[in-house]
Amino acid sequence: MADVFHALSSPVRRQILTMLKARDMTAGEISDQLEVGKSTLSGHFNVLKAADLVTTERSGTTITYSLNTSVVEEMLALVAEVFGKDKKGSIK
Amino acid sequence: MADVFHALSSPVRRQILTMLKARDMTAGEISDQLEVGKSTLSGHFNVLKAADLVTTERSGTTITYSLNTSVVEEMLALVAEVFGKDKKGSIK
DNA sequence: TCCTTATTTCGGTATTTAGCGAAATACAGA
DNA sequence: TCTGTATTTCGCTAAATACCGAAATAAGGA
Repeated sequence: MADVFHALSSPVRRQILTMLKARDMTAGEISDQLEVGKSTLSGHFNVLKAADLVTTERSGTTITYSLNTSVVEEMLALVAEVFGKDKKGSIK
Repeated sequence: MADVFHALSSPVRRQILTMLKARDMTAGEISDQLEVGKSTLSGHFNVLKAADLVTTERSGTTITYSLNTSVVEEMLALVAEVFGKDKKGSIK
């Protein structure tokens, strides 16, 4: 399915992917670094999961998110290269 | 700017890009092949132009749209390759 | 200038999305 | 079983988006 584009169209979601590029993180850890409510974030996670961009693993009460493939990184890199924008750490 | 993703997130807009991949087309020609009003289509054109994915050239009363770079094709191909989906002609 | 064709802009409605806080669910440990 | 922590689901509102038809704009030709 091609809602990969939709998933990538949100700055918040791209930020999440960028964070996960560095290391796997729990929902709580991600939440700590973003200025958005946890319930809102949960919605973003659903979109990313629907697009198959991330995987989850529950360990006790925490859920750890990981990039599903390195492809995400490649895509972001390709687009960055091609279209200029997006300085290193931050996205949009 | 990274609203390239936003531009690509619409099936209609991806369809337009696919059509332009084959050849340059006027707004009217594109309109003839899509089940969407001309005014609606005009809005999509604006999004594509804002994302710098297409260029326009006016010739008399008609306006011809072209893909801005072959990069669009590459991006679509990459994503198609990576994420399975999208049979040849049609873009869902 | 007037008429016709091509395209866009405008005003409107309906659907989708993002966001919130509160309540619900899922676990683990005492 | 009860409690605490982590995360999601559930209404809800506000903003963005898609869509339409009608009116406006742009250009060429009679």
